[in-house]
Amino acid sequence: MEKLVVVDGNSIIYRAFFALPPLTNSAGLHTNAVYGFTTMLLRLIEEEKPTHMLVAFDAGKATFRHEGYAEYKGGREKTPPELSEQFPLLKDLLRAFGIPQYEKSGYEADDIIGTLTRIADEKGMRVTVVSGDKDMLQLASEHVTVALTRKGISEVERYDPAHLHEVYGLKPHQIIDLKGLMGDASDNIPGIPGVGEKTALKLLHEYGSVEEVLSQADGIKGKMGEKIREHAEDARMSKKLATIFREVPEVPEWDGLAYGGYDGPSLQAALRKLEFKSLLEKMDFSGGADGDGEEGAAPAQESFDVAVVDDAKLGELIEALPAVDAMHIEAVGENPHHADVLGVALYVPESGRGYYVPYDVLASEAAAPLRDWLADAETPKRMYDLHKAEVALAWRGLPLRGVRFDVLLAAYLLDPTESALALDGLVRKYGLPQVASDEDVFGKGAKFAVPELARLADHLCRKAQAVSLLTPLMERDLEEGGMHRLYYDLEHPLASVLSTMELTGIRTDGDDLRTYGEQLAARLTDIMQSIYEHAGMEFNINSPKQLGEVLFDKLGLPVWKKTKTGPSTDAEVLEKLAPYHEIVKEILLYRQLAKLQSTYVEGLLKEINPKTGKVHTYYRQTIAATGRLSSQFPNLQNIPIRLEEGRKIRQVFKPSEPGWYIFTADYSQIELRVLAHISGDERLREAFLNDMDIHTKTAMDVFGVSANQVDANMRRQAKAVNFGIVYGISDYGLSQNLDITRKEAANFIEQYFSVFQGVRKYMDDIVQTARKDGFVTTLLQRRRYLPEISASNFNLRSFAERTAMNTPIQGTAADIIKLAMVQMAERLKAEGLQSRMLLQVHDELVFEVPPDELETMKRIVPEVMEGAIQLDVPLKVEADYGTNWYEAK
DNA sequence: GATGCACCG
DNA sequence: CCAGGCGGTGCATCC
Repeated sequence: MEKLVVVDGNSIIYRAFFALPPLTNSAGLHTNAVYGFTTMLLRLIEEEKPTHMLVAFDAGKATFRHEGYAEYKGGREKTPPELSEQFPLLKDLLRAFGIPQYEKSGYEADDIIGTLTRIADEKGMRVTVVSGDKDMLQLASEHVTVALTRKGISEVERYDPAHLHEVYGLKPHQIIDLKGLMGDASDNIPGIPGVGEKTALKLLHEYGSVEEVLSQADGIKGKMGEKIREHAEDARMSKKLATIFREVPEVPEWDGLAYGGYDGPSLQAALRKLEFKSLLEKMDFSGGADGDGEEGAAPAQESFDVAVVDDAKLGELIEALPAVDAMHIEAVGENPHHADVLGVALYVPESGRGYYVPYDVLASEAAAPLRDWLADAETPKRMYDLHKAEVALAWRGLPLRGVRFDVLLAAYLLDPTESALALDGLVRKYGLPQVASDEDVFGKGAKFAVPELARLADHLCRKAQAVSLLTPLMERDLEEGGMHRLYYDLEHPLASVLSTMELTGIRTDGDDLRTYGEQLAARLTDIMQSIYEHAGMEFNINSPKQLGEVLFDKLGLPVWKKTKTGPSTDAEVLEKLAPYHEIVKEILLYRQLAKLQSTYVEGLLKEINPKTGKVHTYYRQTIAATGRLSSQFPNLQNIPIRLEEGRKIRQVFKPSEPGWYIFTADYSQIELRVLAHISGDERLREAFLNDMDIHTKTAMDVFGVSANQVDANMRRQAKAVNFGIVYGISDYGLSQNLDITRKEAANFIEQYFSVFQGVRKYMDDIVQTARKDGFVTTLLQRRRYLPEISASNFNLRSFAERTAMNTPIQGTAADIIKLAMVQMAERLKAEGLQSRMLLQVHDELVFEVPPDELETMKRIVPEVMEGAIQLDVPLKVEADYGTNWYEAK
C-alpha cells in the first residue's frame, strides 16, 4: 500500500534547533538542527517505510493570514541567525536524500500539508504528517495520522482520531475550537484571557465548539463567563487563525512525490560534508539503500550463516565453544520463574557463524560439555538479560556462570528512562545490522506463537550477534559516562545476588491466608449489605463510576474533585465526605478490606509455588528511573504495614526451616541522611551526627521552639516538609498534603530554607546542573537524563525540576542498599553462614536466620549495611526479628 | 488497553 | 494565568 510521509519542515527544524546542544562544523557553521533533522529522517524512513515523501516549508513573509490580523505571529522572536544559516544546509541535505521539497509564496507549510491531506482523504490514500505543532492535529482522519514530536525530536507520538480522542476527548475538527479558546502565545493568537488548555477542554467537552460556548455564554457564571462574553470576538478570530487552509492551488501531484529510498553514496557524501562523523559510523551503507523502493532505505539484514544444532552437529559446536563471543538464551514468558527456555543461540565472530541449540538438545546427554561451558565461571560470556536467564535455567538445574557483560543492564544504566531496551531498538540506536523485534517474530498477546525452527534459529542467532557487536560500544559508553565501576562492581554482581534471593523465595502459609480470607469475606458481606441499605439500592461498589452515581447523584453529596472521567471517589475525597453520610465510612472500610482480599489474600495464594510452598518474587533491575529495584509476581515491596488490619498479612511470611527466624534490618532516614551528605547542610549534618529525631529537630528549627515545645502536630507538619524536600518541594504539593493553604505552605518552605540554607543551595544548584548537562547523577554516578528541564511547558519543566531534586537522593539511597546487598551476600558466604537473604524493600533487607546465627546476624547485618559506604553523616540501621515477618517489626 | 484506586518506600 | 508532590505493582471495571 502506498504511503506518503509529509514533514513540516519549519516546525521540525525549529524543534531540532532548540532540542539539541549547539554543534558547529570546522567552518564554524551551526549544524545542530540539520543533524537533528537528519536523524529524524533516517528514523522516519526506517519506521514508516514511505513510498512517497515531501518536506514542506513556509515561504515568504506575508501569508494570507496577515490580511485579516496584522499581529499574527507578531510577538514571535526573530529566527536566530544560528538557525537561519542552517536552512540552505537542510535543503541541500534533502536533495542528497532525494526527498522532494515544496514551498509556495504566501502560504505556510501547514497549508500545503492541509491541502495534500485533503486530497489524500478524498482519494483514500494514507498519509503521515510529521510536525511539532499541535495545530496539525486538526488534520487527523481515517487516512491521515499526525505524528507529533515528543521529548526533543527523537520520538514521535502518533495521533489518529481515536488516539486524539483518548488524549483530549476531542474530534480533529475541534482542535481549532481549542485554539480559539485558549489561544497560542507563540503565534500571537489571543484566545480568551484566563482560559488555558484545561479550561478550554472543559468548555469544549460541555459545549462542543467556540460558537456554542459563545451562544451559551450568558449561562456561564463568574469571572469565566464575564471573560468569555468580553472576548467573544477574539475567540472567533482566534479560531479562524488556527484553521489550516486546505485549498492551496497547484500543490505537487502524488506521482511526483514517489520516494524510492536514498542513494547511499550521495547521502554519504552529504553527511561527510556536514561532518556528521558519528552518524556516518553508525550507518551501514553497504547493505541497504539500494533505491528500489521495496524495502525502504533502512539497512537491510545481511545474510547470516546459522546452524541448527542437533546431535550430529554438537561436536562441531563444542569444538567452536572457545571462540564463542556472545550468546542469547531465549526464555519466554514475563515471569522468569515460569518461563519456557526455548534454547541457546551462540555467536562465533571468527567464522561469522551462529549456532542455535534447542532446549531438548541442550538437555541431552551429549550436550554435557556445552552445559559445563555455561556453568564455568572462567569462560567469559556476553549476553542479554543475565538475570532472567539465570533464574529460568536454575529451575531446570542448569547453572549459568562466567557472564561478563549484560547488554540489557548496560543499556539501562546508559539511559534508565528508556523504555525500549529490547535488542531491536538497541541495534538501531547504535546503527548495527538489524534484528527483528520479538513482536514481529513471535506475535503478541493471544497471537503469540513460536515460529518454525529455521526462523527462530535465525532470529535468536542474530540476537547473539547483536550482543557481540553491542558489547564494545556500550562498554565505551559506560566508560565515557563514568559508570564503569557502577556496572562492574555493583549492578552486574547484584544480578546474581537477586537471582539467588528469588530462587530461595519466602515461605508463605497458604492455610493462614485462606483462614484470613474467610474472615475478610464474612466482614465484606456484612459491609456490602449495609452499604446497599444506606444507598437504597444494590450496585457494584468496586466501580468508581457506579459509586459516583450513588454518592453524587442519588445521595447528593458534594463533588470534591474530579478525575478526567468523572467525580473522584478516592480515599482523600471520601475522608472529606465522611461527615455528610454514614455510608462513606463504610465504603472506606469496604475498599480497605476488598484490597486486602483481592491483592493480598487471593493474589498471594495464586503465587505460592506448590512445590516449594514459597513465593518467589522477581526483582526487576532495569525498570525504575532512579535506580531502585521493583518487585513482581508477586510484588513483595508493597505488603501492608501502615494499618494494623493489613499488617496482619505479614504473619503469613515465615521462615522456611523449623525454629528459624525472620530477621529484618532497615536504614533509618536514609534519604535525609543522603541529603545531608550531598547538600553538606550544616544543621542537617549536625542533626544526624547527634542522632536526633529528625522530624522533631526540623520542627524545632522551623517553628523556632525547644524540643519539649514540639507537639505531635508540629512534628507531623515538619515530617511532611521533610518528605516534600526529598520529593522536590512545591508549595502546592505541601498544601495538599497538610490540608493548608498554599500561602501557609509557602511560608513553611521559606522558613525551612532559611534554616537549612545548604539544602536550598543544593536544590538551586542541582536544577542548574540538570539544565547545563541535561542529566543528574547519584553518588555512584548513576545517571538520569531530564530533557524536559528546559521545556517551555510549565508542567513538563516543573516535573523535570522536581525530578532533578529527587533523583540524586532516591537514587543514591538505592545505590547504597544495593552495595549493602552485594557485600552482605559476600559476607554470608565468607563466614559460611546458613542465613539467607530473602527480600529487599527499598530501605530494608529481610533474612531468614537459624537460631544459632541470630547473635552473629544482629552484629554483622547492621555492620555491613552501615558500612556499605562512607558518608559525611553516619548511616543508621535498626534490626529486629521474630517467628514471622509481622513480628519482626 | 486505559483508568481509577490502593498498597509500599 | 495554569498546573503540580518522588519512585513503583496489582486489581477491578469499562470500553
